[in-house]
Amino acid sequence: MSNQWVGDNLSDVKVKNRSLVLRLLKKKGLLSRIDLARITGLTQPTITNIVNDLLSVNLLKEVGFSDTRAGRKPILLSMNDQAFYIVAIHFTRRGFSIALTDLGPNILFRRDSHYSLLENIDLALLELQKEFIHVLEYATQSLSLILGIGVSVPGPVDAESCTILAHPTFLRYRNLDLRKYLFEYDLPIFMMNDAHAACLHETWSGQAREAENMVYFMVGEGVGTGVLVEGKIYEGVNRKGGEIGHTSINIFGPRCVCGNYGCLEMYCSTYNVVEKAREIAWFGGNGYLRAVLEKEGKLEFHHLLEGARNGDSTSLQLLQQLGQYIGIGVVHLINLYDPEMVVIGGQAALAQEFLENSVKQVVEERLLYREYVTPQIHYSKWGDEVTLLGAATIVLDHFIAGDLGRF
Amino acid sequence: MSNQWVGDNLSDVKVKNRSLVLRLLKKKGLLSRIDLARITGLTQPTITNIVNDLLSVNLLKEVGFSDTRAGRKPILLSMNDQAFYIVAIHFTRRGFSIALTDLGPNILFRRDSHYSLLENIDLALLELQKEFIHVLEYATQSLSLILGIGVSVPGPVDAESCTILAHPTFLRYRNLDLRKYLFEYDLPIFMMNDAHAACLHETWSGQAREAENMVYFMVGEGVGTGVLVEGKIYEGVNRKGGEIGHTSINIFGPRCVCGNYGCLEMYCSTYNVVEKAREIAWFGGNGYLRAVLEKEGKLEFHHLLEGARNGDSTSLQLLQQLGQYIGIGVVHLINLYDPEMVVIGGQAALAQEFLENSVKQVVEERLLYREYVTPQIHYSKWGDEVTLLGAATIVLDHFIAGDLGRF
DNA sequence: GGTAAAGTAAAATAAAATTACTTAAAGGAA
DNA sequence: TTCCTTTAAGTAATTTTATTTTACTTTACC
Repeated sequence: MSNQWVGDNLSDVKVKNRSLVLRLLKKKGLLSRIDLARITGLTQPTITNIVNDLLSVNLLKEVGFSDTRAGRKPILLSMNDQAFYIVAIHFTRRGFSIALTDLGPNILFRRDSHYSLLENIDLALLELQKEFIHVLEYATQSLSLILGIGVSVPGPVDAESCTILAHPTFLRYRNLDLRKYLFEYDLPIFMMNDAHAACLHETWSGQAREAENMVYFMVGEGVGTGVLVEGKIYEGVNRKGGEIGHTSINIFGPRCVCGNYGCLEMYCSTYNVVEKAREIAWFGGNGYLRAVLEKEGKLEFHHLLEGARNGDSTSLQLLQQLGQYIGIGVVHLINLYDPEMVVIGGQAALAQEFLENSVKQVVEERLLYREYVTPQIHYSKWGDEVTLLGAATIVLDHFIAGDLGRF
Repeated sequence: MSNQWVGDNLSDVKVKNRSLVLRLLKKKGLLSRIDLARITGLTQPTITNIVNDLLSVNLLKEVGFSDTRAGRKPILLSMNDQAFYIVAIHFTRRGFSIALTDLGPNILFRRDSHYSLLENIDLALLELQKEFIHVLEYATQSLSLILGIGVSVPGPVDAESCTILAHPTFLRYRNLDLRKYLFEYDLPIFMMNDAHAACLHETWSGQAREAENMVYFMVGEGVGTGVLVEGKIYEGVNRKGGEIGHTSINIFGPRCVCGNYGCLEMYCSTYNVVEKAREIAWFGGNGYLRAVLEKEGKLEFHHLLEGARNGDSTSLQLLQQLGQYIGIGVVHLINLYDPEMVVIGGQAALAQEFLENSVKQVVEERLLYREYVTPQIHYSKWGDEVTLLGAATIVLDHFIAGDLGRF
């Protein structure tokens, strides 16, 4: 949290304008100097100066010309994604991934591990340290070009102390300080809850590129949200906001592990539909799901997807019901945050074709201000990689904001 | 919504720094030049310049000296609340108020009307126009010092077109353009939902002065919230956010007028407790409430308060139950927004002594991240005037931000 | 060659920072 | 009490720096 009482000076203006130009080029792609001048309201000479500076540090490149009716053709500029590198780390409930990315972010090199092979979190983190070294070795030619380490975690973090406060897979552990394992080269570490990180990635590289105010609704085994307010992720004072999964939608319902009753997450998660599917498979006779369970010895979310694709009505119904609960979540999010758009992500987004109608219907019937506007509802096109890319995007976001002092 | 793609220049810096100094002096009260320099990180000469400029337009005043151990005594500065005036208008469910205020904001002159005297909204607005002229006549010596008109409404507004989109008392009416009635002197008009306006006032002049991130939970006949994010009210893209009153806390409950089921507002409002009280009074035998109902011919929220003060256990129980529902709302707000503090306002705040324990207990039991931090819960000390003062504060906020081009 | 548009060089402008100074008060010594 | 030293606030003049203004060059279509 930057201090709100600090005044501006001229170099702040410089950094902000450079940041603005970079942000524009990253978000909108190819633009000429004159485009930049027109969009920003800055004068052409100023833009020329800024562009020259950024070209000289290799952050921009000139890539051909634009077609115009008459006059000199504008030189198109684009951000040079290869100018710097980022280390991205993503913890899931089952393992972690670590990668080297460029500013795309595109993954250049990646290593994955699974906790199942490991006895406890200490071993997992030692493993992480090893893989981190591998990544650094891969990048050995360009270590000074690594901007920092971005980490996304499915749980609460303390970004200031680089600490994972709690992790759903290692419930007994508290306050894991990552600096102990990632101290090489003194790279800055940025951490975020994975839903927030995925949201950030969706706004830089996904369907929400145009949005300055949006809500990302991640529905997987758990539920999480990321909220973008005026182009910035709103995490809350202690970075523990956006927990719509633990608001009651049924105060007379069963108690949730969090202490609250009938939390949204208890109804609206892939964990919940899969549990229901298992129940039906066991007790519900001879359907498709029973067959899967008997053949595979287990039942997972992708089986429901396959079932729905093969016309199994139980699978379809379960996904539609999930859609209704997602719809309720979406209604709440819109009533609360009034965003430009909602992006639904996580495993549930893979089932878009089966649940989008249910979502839409619930929203159309229950949204408070539906007579004025209903925000668009998009489904993330990013698969599992979104949280790893999100981790990289945390660093990208700081870089482009000028926080890393690189321009 | 200001355009996020516009670049900064030097005069922006000037306005921002002047704005910062004014904001500091308004929020923190008395400060010396050296204090300002230290807090803002600006140099002493820069602060001197800014202060001189603001003194010369009469926006600041020097008010005595500060006590220090040694050396020259710092001259204490303070904002001059009498430098400009504001017209504040507040619509309630039952009438409207219009006032002239200074920058305190303190009410200098006030007129009130009740819809009950009027047949429809057109007549009410003609009445408003008349009262507006009265206010202008009162301010006739200093018309050029009026910064603008702030309007707070218990319902959705379109601030850009100065339109009340809907009003709970005039349900048939839509899209009331206030410019038709307030065109004299071409004063700028700023509108907001009343909960947001009250929140703003609480952050400028109430218990949330120190907070940059807070949630104001207004519980009256309806429920509304105002959310402050990094010192700015977050209203959402269409200024229709913060509607926690219309999130379901019981999706299997009865349908709400909004289309949703079991909305928080159906449980957590003074309207709801009073209804319950009426039911008990009618059907529940011979208690205190029955006596009130028979004697007064009606039963209102203040009767419950009086009942509780006089030791009536039914009144007390009802208020405690309201406290539990408020607690649920507070849990949701904290889980969602992770604020520094929650301020509870509206009629319910008057019952603080009877419901605060219930609120606290629910929060302590159900909050997701209670093991890390629990934000403080405050109760508004402002009475009914908060929304009228809030209306003035909308203009004050724009003024201090430098939006009105007055410095 | 005329014209339209992109892009740049040099001077002007405006804001804050730096430097060196003045003003003011507290506290101790004569 | 008076004078002197120390501490700190506040300011004037100058410098620095980022943008703007103005005038110019470059480029390409017609």
